[in-house]
Amino acid sequence: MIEVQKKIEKLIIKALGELDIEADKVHLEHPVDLSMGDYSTNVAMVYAKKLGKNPREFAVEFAEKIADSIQGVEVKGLNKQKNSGLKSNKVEYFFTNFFIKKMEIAGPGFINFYLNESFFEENIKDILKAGEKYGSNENLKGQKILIEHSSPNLFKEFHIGHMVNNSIGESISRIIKNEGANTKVISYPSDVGLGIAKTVWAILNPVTKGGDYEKMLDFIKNGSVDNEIKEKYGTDLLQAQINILGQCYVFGNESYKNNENAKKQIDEINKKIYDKSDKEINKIYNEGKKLTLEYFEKIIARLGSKFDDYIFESEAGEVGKEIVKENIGKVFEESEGAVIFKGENFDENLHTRVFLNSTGLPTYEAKDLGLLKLKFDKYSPNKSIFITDNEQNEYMKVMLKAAEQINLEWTEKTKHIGHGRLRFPEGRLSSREGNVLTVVDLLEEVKDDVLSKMDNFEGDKEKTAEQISVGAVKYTILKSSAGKNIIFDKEKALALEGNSGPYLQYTYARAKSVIDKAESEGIKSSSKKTNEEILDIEKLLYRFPEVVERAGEEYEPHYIATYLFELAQAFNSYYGNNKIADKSDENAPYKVALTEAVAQTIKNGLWLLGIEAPERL
RNA sequence: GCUCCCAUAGUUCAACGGAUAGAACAAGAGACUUCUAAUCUCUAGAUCUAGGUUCGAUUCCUGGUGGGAGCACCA
Repeated sequence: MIEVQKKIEKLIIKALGELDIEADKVHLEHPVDLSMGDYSTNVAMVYAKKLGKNPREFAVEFAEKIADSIQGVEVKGLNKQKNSGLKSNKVEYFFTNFFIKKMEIAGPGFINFYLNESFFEENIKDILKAGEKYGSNENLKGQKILIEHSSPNLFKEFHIGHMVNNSIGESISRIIKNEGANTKVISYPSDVGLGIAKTVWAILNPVTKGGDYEKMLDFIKNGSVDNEIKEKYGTDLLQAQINILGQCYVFGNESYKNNENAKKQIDEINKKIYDKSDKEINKIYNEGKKLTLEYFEKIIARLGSKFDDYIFESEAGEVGKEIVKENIGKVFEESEGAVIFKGENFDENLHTRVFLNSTGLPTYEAKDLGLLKLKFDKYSPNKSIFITDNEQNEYMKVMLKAAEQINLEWTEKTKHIGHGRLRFPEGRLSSREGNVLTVVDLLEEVKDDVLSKMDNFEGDKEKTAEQISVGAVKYTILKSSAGKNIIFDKEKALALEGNSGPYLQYTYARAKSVIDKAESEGIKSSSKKTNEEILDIEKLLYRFPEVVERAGEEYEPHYIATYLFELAQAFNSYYGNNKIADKSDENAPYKVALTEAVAQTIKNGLWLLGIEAPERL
């Protein structure tokens, strides 16, 4: 594909040279509208002005130069035919025995190139040969890339905001891996801080006495589960315990706001969690941490992610605190008992932030500095990427500006990606009030919907329903550009029809089913093209690697989502209007090969999005 | 108040400075004894506003309006 592009570029540059225009790069693009050819260039319009000519007229003149130079190429049997449509406002050149089949001048002065059938034939062959590797590249070969995402707040539930982070983070990780990089994917769990102190306080001061509630808290306090409780909840025990911790957080949070005494105790607990001085608190804390981390891993696994390592906030805090202390007077200054960084002194758009609070504890900003250092000390990556929601964009700029003063390497190699947030039509998603939609609740709800459509399904219904539900939610997140907020209407956004994850999965399963049919009919797939017509499917298939590349350059998985949907639409339309596995059709072998190529491409694309492709649904 | 982000059909989203601004949902009309109808085919509808740069602007720049986020000891 790249070769073809290079060849066209060369033709254009040569023709420009004949007009005494020096150019080493020309703009070549795929027209969005598939009927306008495979490659298109705007050079005629760009240079027309410099020559003081009418763009359209110059395009005609310029195309003639290209056509002449093609004629000059030593190709056996090459034949040029010019066709000026008097009515259509189009000038066309046809070539035979050349990799370009047709060249035309269209619109305000575009020159469009249509590729020869053999190109498409080769492409199908390449896709089937590459298999799972189709779409991969070596752009980042030899690079060690560290990616951090999905950092949970331990002791709290995993709400759908985290799902956005996870979906984008997982997809970007896969895209980077697909570029040949040696990736390390880590998470940065928040295991210290006021939120956790609030929860721990509520465990020590339960809102209600007795019942399951207290028995489950017992588990956290003593590390052993009451047998009765164990039996009652079975495999849902962990979930039930997490729910209780969630309630504890809400109660602790309320108390912190409304009860002076509780506030004092919670602040005290917060300090003790940092300095590990209280045995009872340590015990509760350690159990809670273990429990919530286990829960986090379980959900993450359900979503198809796995982390190579963790760096905990508590570790980063200690390191960060030292960094800040060492740089007081140089980077940081003391003010009102706290240690601050005056961002505005370095960049007028930045502001002041506190790095160590007046009790000497590291704030989020100091912890992030520590995290940076730990990342580079532990992994020495060529590049370190971390993904958070965009509420932190401004904050990150200040933190990174401070980091830049300390170690330039950290910031030069660090890239922060801020993604949009999920918003309900009514307003923001709240995590403070406790009535948030958790990932598990959402998935279960979607799954019920999915299962209701699977009455006639044969096979592992549960597993497939899970794959579809996760795919539906992930696709909703990934189909739009990552930086912008997403208005999340549960009913509409999670539709299983139209531009959705299940649509792609369905298309894949359908293609597989056609392939099965062909096999049982004894049709052997062949990439030998038997007719001249070029289908939209073919025009789309070869663009996949370029789309993947662009998604990687811009850290934008949605390009892949959009592409897959277009490809699936093209295939479904073809499927609806043509019989593919028809023994009596001489074109059947090629049609089957085409179907195989579509299936493979969709599967590879879905993998890059972190979505599974069930063989049947 | 200051800083940053955003504004496209009724709704949710696309569109590497290009061609007739694409989809999906919702609405209406059709298509399953056939390779999976979670599908396909057809029908209507949009670039917040005022300028500027450009052969060409949804895209870049400036002002305005509207929304979101951040701005000292939360994460």
